[in-house]
Amino acid sequence: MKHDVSPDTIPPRGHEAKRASIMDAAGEVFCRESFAGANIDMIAAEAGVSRQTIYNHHGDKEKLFVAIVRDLTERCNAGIFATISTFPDQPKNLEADLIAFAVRMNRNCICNRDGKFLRKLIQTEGERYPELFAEWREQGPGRTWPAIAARFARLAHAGFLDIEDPDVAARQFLALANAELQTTFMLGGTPTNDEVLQSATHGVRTFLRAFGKGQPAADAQKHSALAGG
Amino acid sequence: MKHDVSPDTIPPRGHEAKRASIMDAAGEVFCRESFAGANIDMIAAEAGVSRQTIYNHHGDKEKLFVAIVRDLTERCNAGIFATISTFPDQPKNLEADLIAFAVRMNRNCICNRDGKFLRKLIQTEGERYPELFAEWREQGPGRTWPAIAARFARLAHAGFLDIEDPDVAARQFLALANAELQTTFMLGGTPTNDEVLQSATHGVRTFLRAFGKGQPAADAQKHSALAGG
DNA sequence: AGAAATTTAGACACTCTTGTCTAATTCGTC
DNA sequence: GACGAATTAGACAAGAGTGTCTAAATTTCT
Repeated sequence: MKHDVSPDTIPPRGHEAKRASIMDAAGEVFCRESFAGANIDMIAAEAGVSRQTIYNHHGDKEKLFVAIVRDLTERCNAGIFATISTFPDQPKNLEADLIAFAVRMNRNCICNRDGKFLRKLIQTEGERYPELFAEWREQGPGRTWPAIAARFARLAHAGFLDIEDPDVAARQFLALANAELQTTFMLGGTPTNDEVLQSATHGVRTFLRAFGKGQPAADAQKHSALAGG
Repeated sequence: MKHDVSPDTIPPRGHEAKRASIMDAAGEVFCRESFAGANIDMIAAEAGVSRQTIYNHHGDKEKLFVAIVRDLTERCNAGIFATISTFPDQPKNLEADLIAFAVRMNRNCICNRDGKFLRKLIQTEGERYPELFAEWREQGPGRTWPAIAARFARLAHAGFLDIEDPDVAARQFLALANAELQTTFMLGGTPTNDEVLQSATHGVRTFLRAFGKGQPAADAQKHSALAGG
């Protein structure tokens, strides 16, 4: 625990713990109560800190809110890119691998705490903070969707899929994987593992009926072996 | 989209006109500001009515909110069922007819004022009024989805489609038709006609790649002609 | 026109929330 | 143990919003 602590710049450890606790609690409360419905006392109580500490850390309610959204966007993006990196570029069993990928995407990025909170905050307050959520749009969907599309393009190029427009296919893949979870999402619920698996399975099957090829494996794997570097 | 809610300058005349104006304005404001963020004065001003009149009509803020949600649910359901009744049971051009149906669904039920407001209110306040939104769930998706599924089942039975589980297919149809509108919906925007058409076209094409049959038309239309009353 | 009902503006008490301030206390470090 | 920074509880003023009340004005019905 001994880094060279210059007392002005680097705050002590308890400080950071409290900061994190505030972020956690604020996300929870803003998400549950909406910005207007949330109050600082509630957040303070849930974070286990005094109200004044929140003002010390973040200045005011609005700055706190902005910090939360930025934080969530960042963490969600990290999760999405981490998950994208597990995309099955050289699938052994295309259906099974895509289903597993879809499940990972859902569990790690969409159904988890951060994903749920960010989604709710965007839906609830998006219109009130245009520039903040424009930023999310650029950093989030604007970057992740093309990344997924690129993976599908590669899979198509390797002969596993028959796709004309990878961007469209990527969006449809996600839409299909979530098709059966929409109502639950709407009401703020968290689908069970079973529901996620079901939806992903049905979604991927339909996706492959639309974009799959008969027997791509043998030929295609040569291609992808060359292409992948 | 003719809601003649002229603001403060021209107050609506008559008891019923005022009631309607209040409902309109309250939907607008609750949707824009969330329940906690909305205030009665704002609604009164937007409705062109005095604050007291709102209290006379609805008792308190919460009762007003509940009335709004009930009203929106009812109107949306009516719209959805009306649109479902235009489902192409005996399509001339399956792709074109399904695209047109998807566009109607979007424009009349999902992108229109009521659809947008109801969606937003459910997302924003769903967790706070479990019984109210459980009611929506039963009356809304609980009734409309099976109705759409039944139409797809009929279409499959008539030989136009190759569907195992009509319920799954129906949900996937809707998910595909909206696949490219998700981000816009998230931020509370209204997609342009062009975007709706694009998304529907791509969605239906993929849907038909998955569930379509080669050349069902000739044979199938006999079937459906016999089956149809 | 007259009576009944509705609507209106404004004032009002009450509650809740924000953000500040202060003085006491705790925490981490030396 | 001592020092300084961070945290705490509590009080506080200022502002906003709810829901009630009243008396006057307006509309609607007869």
